[in-house]
Amino acid sequence: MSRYWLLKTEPDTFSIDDLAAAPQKIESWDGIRNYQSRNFIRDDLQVCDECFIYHSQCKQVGIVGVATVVKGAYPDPSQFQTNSRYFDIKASKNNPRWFCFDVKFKEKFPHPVLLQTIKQHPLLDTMTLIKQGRLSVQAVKPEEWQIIEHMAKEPF
DNA sequence: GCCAACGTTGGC
DNA sequence: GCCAACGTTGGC
Repeated sequence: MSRYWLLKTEPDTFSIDDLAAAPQKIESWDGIRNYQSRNFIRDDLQVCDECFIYHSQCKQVGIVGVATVVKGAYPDPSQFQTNSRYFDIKASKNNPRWFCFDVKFKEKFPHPVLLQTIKQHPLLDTMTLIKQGRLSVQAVKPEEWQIIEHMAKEPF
């Protein structure tokens, strides 16, 4: 059974439109440098899992669409690149510290499900997104997923 | 751009 | 292994 995730991104750096415009609509989700997120990627995330794409640090903060995992965890190449902002001197090829994965664009919602709307929903205010601010890859419960997908397709 | 929250680092 | 200092995230 596939799982559900939420992936944060800053649209000024990489937005859902960038993902939709990528070759084959596939992009490597790299640069995750948080141990809890790393463990999710390495241990739990699998091909065919579905991911909400969340835009942070922008005018319209919220969930903007869906991507599908097309390749599971593999060592994040940027940890070995000395010129990368994600370079990690303590990582080695034999013992990689950070992992990435590949996602494919699935859909962009007709309108985003805004953070403020999520906060107001009695069944969503316990989401990891609300409870634990600083987690760039996080699990979404099936019931939370259903509610948000439904909200994304309702008219205002 | 401010600043609160919280994850990470490192001295002891 | 505690915990203060530090750095980063991310909403506003």
